[in-house]
Amino acid sequence: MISKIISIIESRRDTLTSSEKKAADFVLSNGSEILNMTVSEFSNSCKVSEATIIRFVKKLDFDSFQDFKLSIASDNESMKNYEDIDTTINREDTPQEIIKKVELGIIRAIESTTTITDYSEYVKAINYIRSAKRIEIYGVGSSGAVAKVLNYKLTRLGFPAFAIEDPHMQAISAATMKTGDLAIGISQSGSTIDVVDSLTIAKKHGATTICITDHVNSPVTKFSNIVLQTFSKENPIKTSAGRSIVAQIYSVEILAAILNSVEYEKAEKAGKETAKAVVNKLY
Amino acid sequence: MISKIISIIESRRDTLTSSEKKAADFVLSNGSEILNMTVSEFSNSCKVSEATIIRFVKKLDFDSFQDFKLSIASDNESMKNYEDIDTTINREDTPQEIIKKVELGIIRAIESTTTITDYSEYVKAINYIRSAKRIEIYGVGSSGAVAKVLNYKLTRLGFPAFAIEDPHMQAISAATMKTGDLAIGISQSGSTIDVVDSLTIAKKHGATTICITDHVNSPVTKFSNIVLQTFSKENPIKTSAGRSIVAQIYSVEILAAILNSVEYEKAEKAGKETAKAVVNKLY
DNA sequence: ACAAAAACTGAAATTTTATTACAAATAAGA
DNA sequence: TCTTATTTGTAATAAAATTTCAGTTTTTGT
Repeated sequence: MISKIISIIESRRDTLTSSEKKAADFVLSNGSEILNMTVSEFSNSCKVSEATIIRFVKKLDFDSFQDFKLSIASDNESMKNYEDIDTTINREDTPQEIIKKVELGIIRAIESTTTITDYSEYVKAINYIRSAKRIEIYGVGSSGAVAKVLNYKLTRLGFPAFAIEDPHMQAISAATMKTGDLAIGISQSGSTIDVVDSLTIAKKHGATTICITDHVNSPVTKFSNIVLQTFSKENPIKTSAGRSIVAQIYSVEILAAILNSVEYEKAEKAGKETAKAVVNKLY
Repeated sequence: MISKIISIIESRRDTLTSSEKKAADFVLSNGSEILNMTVSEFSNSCKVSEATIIRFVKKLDFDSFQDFKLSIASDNESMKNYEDIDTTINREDTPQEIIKKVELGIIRAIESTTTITDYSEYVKAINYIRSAKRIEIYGVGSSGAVAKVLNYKLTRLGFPAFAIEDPHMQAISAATMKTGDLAIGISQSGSTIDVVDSLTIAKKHGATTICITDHVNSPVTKFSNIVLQTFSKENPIKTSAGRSIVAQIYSVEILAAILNSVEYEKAEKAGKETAKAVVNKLY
């Protein structure tokens, strides 16, 4: 089981100032020792001011320093084994070890995403999807694949969604959006120029905008009415974005599941019809 | 459920004075609600003085009221018992419940896939990928998205892979394959006509074939030299293929991770070059 | 039954701890 | 380079926990 506080810190890391990061690092390396510390002891240990500590815990969305400590206490036990298992893949790992590490990495990404998930943002997103006249989904690279998955799911649920991977087509299509339309941008980094630009254009033309991203403080969030944050942490497999793809698909899956629940009749009907449509495409 | 604190109170019950017992009873019946109370709120709730509360917690051997609260908090950890939870999503589920069920469903799919994973098939697959002159990946529908992810990953690792989603292009391209080439078919059901046909054509022309599928006894496995099986179970969200997509991506991720390990220099080099290539596509 | 001692209790004072206000310092733009 | 915004720590303030102490109740021995 993952420690809640670690994923919260990881997910907010880029919103922290440099002295707040000192506090964050102290938490990550000293964990539960904070439980028997006061604000000023904590601040002395990190060589920052007391005010910084307070600002730090407030930035992580805790009501108070006590609240912060209670949260650490409640996942105290889990914290220990979190540090034990390293999912970094080394050259000398056997295939079995690699598979175990990939598995653990993915599970952690999922659990961390749950931890940082803001239910209300999903509920808001769902309402926009339900009422949208037209839904466009923008993504390039690996996020393009996620865009397609969302496209697939929304279509099977009976919603008028289209994924666009070509940046030119994104921009062109975004320019034709109107009030009541919905643009969904998917970008792991949140800094993909094409997706940010397309979303900006869509918003300028009156569309509501949603983004699915790891980085809550990235350019893409500035032009998004709703931010669905997935888990972000440096990836041990540097050349691939594995974990975050799974987290993004998880996010898509959540949207589909809630939609399926709140639009049950519609989804049921669309599901049957779309299933019938592909039945002769199977052996 | 708080448990530790309950047994402490029970064991000390007869040492408590009558007003301390009021405090004890409040703890027993209101449990973790105390977590967001101050000493004086707690004392008001029990109709005793603040001093009594302090004496009460000290009598239970806690260093301080905060210490007492931290103990309740760590006790309070709602031990989520995975096995017991049914992931079937019902109409009346709240968004929070839905998210939890989706999460659990995905984690189970991942864990189950690990269980049925045949390491040696992956090792064989890796060797074919390493030596292939040309790699084509076939998938339609949601498996098309998975095909794109595999395409993305292999390319970033420096392997000549191309995903083809259009069934006509798949067939045409498959017909041009030669010995030493590799065709990878992705089909959740294993019965997708287009993918099965494309793989058959590729094999007939001398290519080695790999499939990623949930169903080990499906048509697609008959024309595959290697079968990478992912988890299959009836999906609670009937209209979407959520779980199996994640399992398939997991499978793709395993391939990428092992490849990254066995072809370290090549992957490192390709990773750097491809990262450089996209750097000016980010803000 | 009745003192006297012991134990208990709560209001208020004190101490400790957390939070805020503000001004200095640093960084970022124009 | 100057201006503006952000970050940061110090000091003041607020809040919360703890202790003190005087008054009250209970217990115990006669």
